[in-house]
Amino acid sequence: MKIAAWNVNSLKVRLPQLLDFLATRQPDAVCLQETKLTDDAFPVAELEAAGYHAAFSGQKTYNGVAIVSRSAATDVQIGIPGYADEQKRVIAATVDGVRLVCVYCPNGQSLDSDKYPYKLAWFDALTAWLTGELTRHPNLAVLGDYNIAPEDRDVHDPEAWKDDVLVSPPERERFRKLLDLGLKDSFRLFEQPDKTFSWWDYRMLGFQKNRGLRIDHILLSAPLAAACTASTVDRAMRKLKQPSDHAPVIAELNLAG
DNA sequence: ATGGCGCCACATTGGCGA
Repeated sequence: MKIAAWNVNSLKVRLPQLLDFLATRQPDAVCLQETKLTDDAFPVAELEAAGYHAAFSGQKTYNGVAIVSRSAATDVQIGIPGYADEQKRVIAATVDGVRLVCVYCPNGQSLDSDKYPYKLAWFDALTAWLTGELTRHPNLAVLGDYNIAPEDRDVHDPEAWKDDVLVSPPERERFRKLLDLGLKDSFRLFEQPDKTFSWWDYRMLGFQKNRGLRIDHILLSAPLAAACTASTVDRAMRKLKQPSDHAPVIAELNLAG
C-alpha cells in the first residue's frame, strides 16, 4: 500500500498536478492539505474519472483537507472530537484497513503572534485525541503538513532559523510528544540523503538553491512502521510548472493479506 | 533591507503562508 501526503496550496490551481501525481505514482491514498475549496467546489467528478474516491472538509480561502483513495474511505471523521475549531484542518478515515489521519497543522506565523499559542494548544488537542485513537486503531498513520521541522538537519540553515517559528523548542517538543505516543517518523526509518526537504519558499530561487525545510511528515504506529518498506519526498512534483511550494511525501507499506 | 512569490478575495491592495 502506498500512502502520501501533499499540501497542494489550492486544489483548484493544483488539480492538474494532482492528477499527474495519481497517474504516475499510483498511490492508494493521498492526504491533501490547503485545498482552499468549499465542499461544493471539490472536484469529485475529475477524481472519480481518474479512479479515485474522495472525502473532504473544506472552507473558503484557507485550510481545507481531503483524503483521496482508490478504495472508498469508511468511518470518515471531521475535526478533532471535542475541540471546537472553525478552521478545517483534520479529516480521518479508514482505507484498506488502515486508519488515516490527515492533518494541516497551524503555521503559527511568528512567536509573538496570536496564532502561535493557538498552534501549541492545537497540537496538545491532537496529541490527546491520538492517544485514544492509537488503541482503537493499531494500524494508524498520521499524515500531513505539521509546520514543524523536527531537528536541525531538517532545516537548510539552522542558524538563520534558530528559535524561529516552525523550529522553536516548544514546537519541537510538541512533535516529540507525538513520537512519545509510539508513532514513528517514517522518513527516519531509512537512510536518507542529507538536506532532504519537503517545502521551499517560492521566493529567491528557494527550490533551485535547496533552501528548504522538512515539515511534511508521515507518522506511523508501531505495526505500520514495522510494515514500512520506503519513505521518500517526491521532489519531482516541485519541479513541475506552477508547482505547490510543498512536495508530496510518500510511504510504502507491505501489509499482510 | 521584513523585500522576494503565489494564492485568495468584500480584489487593483492586503492577508496569509512558512
